[in-house]
Amino acid sequence: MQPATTHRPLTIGELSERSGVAPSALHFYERNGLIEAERTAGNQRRYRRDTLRRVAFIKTSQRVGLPLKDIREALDSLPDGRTPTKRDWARLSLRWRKELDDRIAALQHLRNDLDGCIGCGCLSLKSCTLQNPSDELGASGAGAQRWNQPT
Amino acid sequence: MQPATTHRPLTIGELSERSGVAPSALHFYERNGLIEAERTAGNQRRYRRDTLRRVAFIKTSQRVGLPLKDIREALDSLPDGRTPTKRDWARLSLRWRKELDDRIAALQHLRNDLDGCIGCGCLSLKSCTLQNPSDELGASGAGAQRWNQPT
DNA sequence: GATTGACCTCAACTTTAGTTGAGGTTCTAG
DNA sequence: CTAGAACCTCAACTAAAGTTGAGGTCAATC
Repeated sequence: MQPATTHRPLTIGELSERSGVAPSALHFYERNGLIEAERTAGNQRRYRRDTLRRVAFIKTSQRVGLPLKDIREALDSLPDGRTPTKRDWARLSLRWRKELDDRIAALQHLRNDLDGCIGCGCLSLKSCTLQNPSDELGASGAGAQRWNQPT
Repeated sequence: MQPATTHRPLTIGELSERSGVAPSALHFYERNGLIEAERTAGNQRRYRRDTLRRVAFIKTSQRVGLPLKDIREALDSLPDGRTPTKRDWARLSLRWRKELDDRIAALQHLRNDLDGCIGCGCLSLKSCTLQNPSDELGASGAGAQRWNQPT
């Protein structure tokens, strides 16, 4: 058996320190339904240990480029009663993977187009693919399709 | 020789239509020193035709993920008196190229890490590389936090 | 020569992701 | 038991990148 301290819930200071997220941001996440906490008799927050993982998910999702609104939706799909399992987290991570792939592909397309344009310095609104995406890169969901037919 | 209309300066409505940028955004860019305009006797804006290219540069820079502040700096490095040449634009475009490369590399790195994590669903703050970037990506400096496209 | 659409300025509002500060309470170590 | 660190709430502020609206002017057409 591990020492009791290992199972003790986390104070906001501890969670902040261990996650690298400022207390003010944790408050903010709570206000926005991304995390939650129990309270002590004296009204201080006490976080379940798996909140650490939840915060980790939030941070990494942000690095992928997702807005908090989307992250919350993903977190909402976690089981309500029980502590999420590895499988639960893995399922959510797969979403990231798709996002990442799309985002990388989009930037690579942009780079291809750019390579064609650097030589000419054109930036012509009429002819340059860079100026005529004709496809919403940022439509968040529609991945990179074929918005770079070379002209 | 082309018809005279080709050389006529652009009204804000025309610039907006041809660039796909709202008039309110053009006002905003002007307030922030990204573009400028002559005025008619009646105080209406008239844009030199190469402003179209300037706006194109702004839009594309945003797609690459650069904040307006940086874009302005880049534009400030354009020759002051004369209309920029293709070479001028090409020089600026090279900056994008570097930005893009960095951004793509960072996301690919993240994806690699993610692939290692999806199997385990770990997201462990201690062991998972995803939570311990320790590389430049996590540090606020180089990377704009917002990689989202303007919609 | 009037109408109508395009344009002008200025101020206030929007969204996202938080931070900062004031004023007050709780927890813990000595 | 008490000092001080850590915590609480609430409101206001920040920054980026604009949008919206009010109230007024300009310009091109009938």
